[in-house]
Amino acid sequence: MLERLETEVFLALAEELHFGRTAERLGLTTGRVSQIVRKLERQVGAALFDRTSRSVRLTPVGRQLAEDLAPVVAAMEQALRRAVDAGKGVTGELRVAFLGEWTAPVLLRAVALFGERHPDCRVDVREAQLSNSRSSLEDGSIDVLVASYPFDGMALGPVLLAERRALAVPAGHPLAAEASVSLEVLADHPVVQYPAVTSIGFKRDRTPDRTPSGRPVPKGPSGATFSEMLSLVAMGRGVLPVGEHCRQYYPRPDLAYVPIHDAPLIERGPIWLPSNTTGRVREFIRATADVAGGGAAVQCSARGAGW
Amino acid sequence: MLERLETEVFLALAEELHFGRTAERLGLTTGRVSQIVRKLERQVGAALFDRTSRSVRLTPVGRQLAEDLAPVVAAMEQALRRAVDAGKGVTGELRVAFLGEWTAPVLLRAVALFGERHPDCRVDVREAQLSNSRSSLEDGSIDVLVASYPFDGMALGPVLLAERRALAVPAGHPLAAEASVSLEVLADHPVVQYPAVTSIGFKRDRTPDRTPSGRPVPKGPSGATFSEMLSLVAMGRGVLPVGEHCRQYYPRPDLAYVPIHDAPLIERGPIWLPSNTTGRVREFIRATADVAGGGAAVQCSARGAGW
DNA sequence: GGCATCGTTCAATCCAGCTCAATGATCCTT
DNA sequence: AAGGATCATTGAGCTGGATTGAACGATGCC
Repeated sequence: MLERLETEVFLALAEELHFGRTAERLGLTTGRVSQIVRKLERQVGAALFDRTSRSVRLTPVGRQLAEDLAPVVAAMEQALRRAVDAGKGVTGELRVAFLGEWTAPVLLRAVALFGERHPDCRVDVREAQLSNSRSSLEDGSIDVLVASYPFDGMALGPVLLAERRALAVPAGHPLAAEASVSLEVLADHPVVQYPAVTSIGFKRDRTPDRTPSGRPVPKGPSGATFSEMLSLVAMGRGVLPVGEHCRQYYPRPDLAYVPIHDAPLIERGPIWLPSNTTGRVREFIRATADVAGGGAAVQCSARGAGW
Repeated sequence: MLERLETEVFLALAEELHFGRTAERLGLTTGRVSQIVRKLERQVGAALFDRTSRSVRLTPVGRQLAEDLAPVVAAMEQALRRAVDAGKGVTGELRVAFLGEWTAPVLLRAVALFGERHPDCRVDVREAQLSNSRSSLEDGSIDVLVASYPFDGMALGPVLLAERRALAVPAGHPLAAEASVSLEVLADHPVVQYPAVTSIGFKRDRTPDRTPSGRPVPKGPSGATFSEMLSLVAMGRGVLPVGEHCRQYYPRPDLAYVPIHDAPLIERGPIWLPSNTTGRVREFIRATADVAGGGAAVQCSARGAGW
């Protein structure tokens, strides 16, 4: 391998055929250029330039090397440019997705703002499924997902949506009549469980093991999908803490949603693979922060988001 | 452009996926590897590796860059290898030529020795013409020429042949009866001139402007070829200092060759373009030196031969 | 929870990269 | 033929970045 400066000096001199201009072009002194060329020639074992104090010409060996090296350097620069573009540039295509159609509006506002700022970057919006959301982020088929925290191992952007929690109970359940309940009631009823595929952090957040006071929460049956879990609730097999949006988006006659007054909000925001923190992604996260109302504190995960 | 070390570290790490092994492989410390990768990532603007203290993986951007960069590096190494091979290696083909068939035997002995030493380097032997010998060397169609010194601007190898000089005079000329003559007689007779295309040094050597004592030498007519020049002598238009080999190779009844007893020898040896001092050429020059009898002092021109 | 492995960080060290000025070679001018 | 101008080379000396080594911190295993 050649040193960067060696190849640059060699190719520049092969073009200019003049030490002074070459030195100026590269911000060096002629002495340095001379040294570098000599070192290269020593390494190659033959003269690359045929030079006197009045003329500089390529030798056959030098000409061959210049011809061989020029496309190589061009290819290297293109490879680097491609990487820098993926890293810093905001072009190409950005794929964003939402999880649950009620999160779409805020996402679409961010998309609109991003699109204004970066007209030459296509944005593809799609809806993700809970089952494939993680793998889609990991394999790069989507760049950013708007979903609820936590999302283990992913970088988290600023909060876009926050909602209160409610407890889903069967329609005839004693708690259904309450105006609101405390998280403590979880200790008194089995809680329907999320499927094993869900991340441990998410599962703990939605269906904690213990109440705030420390009492253990009895585990109920687990469902494969959210609808199935709600059906388990309706069947009286347990209760389930959910977001209040369910009242609007899952209005079932056999279910009642009772507000929980002492639970932290469920927060949703952009989520992405830390190793996929490219320029596009950074810019989109910025757009989401701005549509969330500039004042919103940008809460990022420690890993990979600190650009 | 990337620094050599940056690309090497990056590609090595992309292969090894392990900082320790990468560092060892490149003779660095892990700290340095970490720094270099970080600098590269800063330059690219995105993470290239997804790493914890227990695992190192390529990010999508990193994988792309590695794929793009690997062939580039391979091509650069091949280009350099090609140049080094031309410079130091002794392979491919070497084209040598002689000027005057009577120089061929010593050349062929050198070719034989060279062929023994470097069986995988083809050697092409041909006869050169005085008119195209210089251009053939300059355009690379022959690498080494065995001819007489001096040869302006060319590198000179060790002397392979040395011969005394003789003065070519018409058959009936007063000097034809002498056993030998001095260079001083040149002041007394017009001297046939070499054509203008001949190098100035060569011309001075064969047909000096002044005798050793400083007397001017009258210029006779010039011929286009050596045969023509001899004919001018035969016609009585002048005399001409030549090599003694002419007696054998140009035996004309209308000419006499009288030894010159106070002229330096005419020396012949390998001649090549300084800028074409490749490994092949160097090795061939060494072979000529060896067949000339190892003791022969290697007399090289100052320019380009000092490898 | 302790241990081993491994990547990161930081301060200290040192050498290579670089500059500057003198030198020498070449060509042009008069 | 001498002088001058241009330009590549050379060598000494300096500076800044490359490199090291150790301490640190994170991670996964037993």
